[in-house]
Amino acid sequence: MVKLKAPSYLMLGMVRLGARSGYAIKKATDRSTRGFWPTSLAQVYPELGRLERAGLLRRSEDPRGARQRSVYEVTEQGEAALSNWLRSAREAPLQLRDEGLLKLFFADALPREDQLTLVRRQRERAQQAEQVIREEMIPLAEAQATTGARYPAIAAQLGADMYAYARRWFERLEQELTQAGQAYGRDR
Amino acid sequence: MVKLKAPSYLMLGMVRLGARSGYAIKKATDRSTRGFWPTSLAQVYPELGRLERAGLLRRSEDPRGARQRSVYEVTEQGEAALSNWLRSAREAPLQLRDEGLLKLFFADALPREDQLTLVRRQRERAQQAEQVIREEMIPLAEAQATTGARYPAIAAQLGADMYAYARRWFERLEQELTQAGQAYGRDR
DNA sequence: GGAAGCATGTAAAGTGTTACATGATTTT
DNA sequence: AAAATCATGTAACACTTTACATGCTTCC
Repeated sequence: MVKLKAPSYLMLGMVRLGARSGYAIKKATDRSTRGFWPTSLAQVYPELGRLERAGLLRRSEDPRGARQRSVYEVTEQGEAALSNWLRSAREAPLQLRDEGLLKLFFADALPREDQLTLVRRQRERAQQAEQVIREEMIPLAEAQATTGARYPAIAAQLGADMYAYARRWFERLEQELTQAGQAYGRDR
Repeated sequence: MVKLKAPSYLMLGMVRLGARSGYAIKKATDRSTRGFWPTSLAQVYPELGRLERAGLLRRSEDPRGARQRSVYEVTEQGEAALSNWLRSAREAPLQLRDEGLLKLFFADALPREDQLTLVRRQRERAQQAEQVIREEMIPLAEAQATTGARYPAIAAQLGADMYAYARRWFERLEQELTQAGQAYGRDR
């Protein structure tokens, strides 16, 4: 019995959504789950092998000309495993690392002017992240929605909305810093 | 010249805020930056050594009875390094891994009833995360604000507000799923 | 007297990314 | 003809966590 973790289910789920080769899976994650679960080719190929040996994926050769190509489909066992995972209440704790937030946390060490610059930069980052999701991910996810998979678009929308909220939050903080001006900062 | 990364500045910043021993730094991060930059003791001690050798921290022995204890303070060089980092526009890209969102992304594989359960669980997780920040982190951060460090409280507030927003977002999705009921799901 | 907390550190294991290595096919 | 994309895989490296190891001090 192999031990399955989130990346295993990511492969299973992606194959199920129609990304049949390792290369296609990597491309699909770059266009969809990258923001909350990135992956690299060096993870994809060994994991596909493991899942095949475990009987959760079935492999077949489907060359394109002289170029070899392995395509996968989810077996009944694989479907069951994915289903059980989706239904289970156990989840690895969310992990987040954001150097920008860390800087914000320590911003008291800066004079007020530089604090403002820092906050503005964080606002811009949130704005850009939102834009990438809206321009690159949502259109693709909505196209997918017409073929029956609604949740990729829902997840993308959640991401865009979260970044939009963060952007507004930083805007508000920017205003407060500008107005309350002289009251704060190292050089008050 | 040593290479400094975000964890280095975390140590520097924490010592600056008054966490003078390795143990105290670890405790402080658990109570403040854990949500956006966690750390472990196995990182803290070697990094403190590096920073001392690089001249950014000054170490002194301050035993408590027979128990040894090294306490640190930030040197002028350390202050400058922290300042430069805070002012620099380069940040490591935000990294996020959330198994819950990954499940949401693949939720089309479930019957509608189980989709609802999944969404409800994510709502509860967001709710709990918000509660932990409000109960455990904000009070401490606000106490700190009275001693001049305002940003720890700002960062904590941002975290709480983000989770509150996510909670409301999941609530809305729950309602939509309940109402639009029979239209969606594997078993439509 | 025992449990919880203070205090420091190392070793092993796990997880993941980047770089290397190779080559075919399609698009410009 | 060159560039981009498709396609597969491995090796080396980086970063982090968990477990191990030890022992003092304070609170109940």
